[in-house]
Amino acid sequence: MGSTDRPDLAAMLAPLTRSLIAMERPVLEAHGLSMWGYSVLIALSRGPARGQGVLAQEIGADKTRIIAVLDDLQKHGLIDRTPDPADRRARLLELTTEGRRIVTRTQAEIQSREEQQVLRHLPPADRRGFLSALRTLAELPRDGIDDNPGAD
Amino acid sequence: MGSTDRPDLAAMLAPLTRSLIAMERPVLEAHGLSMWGYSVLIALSRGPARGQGVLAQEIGADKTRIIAVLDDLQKHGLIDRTPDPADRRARLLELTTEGRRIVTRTQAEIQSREEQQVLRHLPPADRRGFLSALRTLAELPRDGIDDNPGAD
DNA sequence: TATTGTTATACTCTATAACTATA
DNA sequence: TATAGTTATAGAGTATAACAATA
Repeated sequence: MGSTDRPDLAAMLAPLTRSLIAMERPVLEAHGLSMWGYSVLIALSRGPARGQGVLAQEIGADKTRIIAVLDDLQKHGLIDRTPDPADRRARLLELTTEGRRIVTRTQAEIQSREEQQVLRHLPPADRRGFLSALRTLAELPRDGIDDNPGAD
Repeated sequence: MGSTDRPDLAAMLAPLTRSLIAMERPVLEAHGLSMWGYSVLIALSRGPARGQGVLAQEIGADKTRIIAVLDDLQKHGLIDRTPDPADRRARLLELTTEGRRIVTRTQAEIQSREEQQVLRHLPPADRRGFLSALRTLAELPRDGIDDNPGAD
């Protein structure tokens, strides 16, 4: 149980993730996007959000952290931010046509690079298995990982 | 190529990695280790390092960043830091017996948690495939990912 | 009174550059 | 002059807490 013949998951994932993010950066910059901005656009590409807090939580950010991001995205015409008629404290957030275009193109470019520079190194069979397993793990509720059911 | 029907790698890996790290934290704290301290011990468990710069590069850190970490590890008797006789500017770094004990136990505990809380959610077949693929990707030279061979 | 969004402040982490000693 | 290690400073990123508007 827990033999030391393989590196820890985090020890492998952290550097890999850093490299992936470094790989994304030039693509994002080419489209005038920050990492959080891209994250927001991706979330909104799956549908509008009612409330900034909801959106923030969805992408694992703090409510205060995304405000400047939203300001910027709105200023560049990539998102619409309108007061919710039902609750005028909240803002309805959705992509503009331009925003949808940008996020679609950016994501295609990023995934293309990922496939050509990273996934290429996996045999096709392993590749699909890896992506499938990764999706499973990525969709785990964070509670299930962060909590310590068998802590002590 | 680059169809948008799957999330980006980094988008899946980043939150997962954060959760993993959050999971590690209490284990590390229980052994009085920081994340970088643990990283150093893991690296040294694969053999002594001749020079702090070498060690830093090996774990993806800056030379200046690990100094305080090494100070702390040495203070707690987990590593030996002796001037290299061949080049007295450099320091020879290696685990003490106590250091080896700590890192072994800590890693066993961490991997046990990873398996019970994360890998558990993968069918055994997928699990081995995932770990194998992850090792492959983690061992890729960062140059191969960070660089942009087909940049434009 | 509670909640959404906002702003301002403080704290952590990281990177950059200057300094000491050996080569 | 160049390099290993160290130290000090500044910068980016993040979290915490107070504030205004609406419910």
